[in-house]
Amino acid sequence: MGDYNDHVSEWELGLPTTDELPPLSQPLITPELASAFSISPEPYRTAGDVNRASEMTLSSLRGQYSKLVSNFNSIDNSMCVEFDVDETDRTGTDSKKSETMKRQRLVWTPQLHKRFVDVVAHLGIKNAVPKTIMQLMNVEGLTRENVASHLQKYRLYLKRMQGGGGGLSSEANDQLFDSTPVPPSLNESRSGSGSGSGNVSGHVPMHYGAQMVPMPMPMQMPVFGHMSGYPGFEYGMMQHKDWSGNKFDAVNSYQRISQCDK
DNA sequence: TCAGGAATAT
DNA sequence: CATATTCCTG
Repeated sequence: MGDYNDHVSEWELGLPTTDELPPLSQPLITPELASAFSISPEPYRTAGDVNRASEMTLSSLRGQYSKLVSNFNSIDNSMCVEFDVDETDRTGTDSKKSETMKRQRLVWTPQLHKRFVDVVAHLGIKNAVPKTIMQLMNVEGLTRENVASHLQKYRLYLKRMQGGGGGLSSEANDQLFDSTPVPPSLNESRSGSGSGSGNVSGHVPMHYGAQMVPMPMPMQMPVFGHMSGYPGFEYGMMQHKDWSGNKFDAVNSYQRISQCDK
């Protein structure tokens, strides 16, 4: 374990130095070129973002969920987080926000929530804890606290669905539904080169135990008398036009849901 | 010390 | 209501 650092410095020997590389804030291709080929620009990243990303990468590398991470990454990527518009500040032009910077109120868009639910479904109840969820969601700018808060609400929602005073409490089976408990001992066994691993079949092993409903989703639920079924999580039928079958147009379709950060 | 989770606060 | 923040616990 201790030799990680040794290896790291070893790798670093062959790498270009920081001043040999173009700054991350600069696009690698000209805007003209980009538009000519319909390439959407990469979202800007601050030094902090980069650091966070590399930390996550490192922690992923040293085991635990290497597999899951790669699965999710390959499915769809480059998600951004959307914040409430406000904040007159902007603290400095760039670089170090000297921390103490106030995080803005995160908005859980249907896309974000979708990711969230997917991840939670993949980890068992056991493993669905804020930190892990956050890492697997792999959303830029998302904090553990964000996830924790959302998770709390989500669990509340789930509870109301099952036991809650609702109508159909056909439970009885709580068989700790869990699909992929994160390979107990699948640690630093990164088989060398293969970054794409065996993940051939695109099927995401999502199983929800019995009547474990992930979310109300669009489906029409018995609407008697008054509208809406469960208050709280009406995602899925929200305003948003997109998110039906996108995510494969790669270059073109990925639209910035927001300005990640500036 | 960190992280999870319920209780609060905004 | 939706999110954030605090507080307690392991």
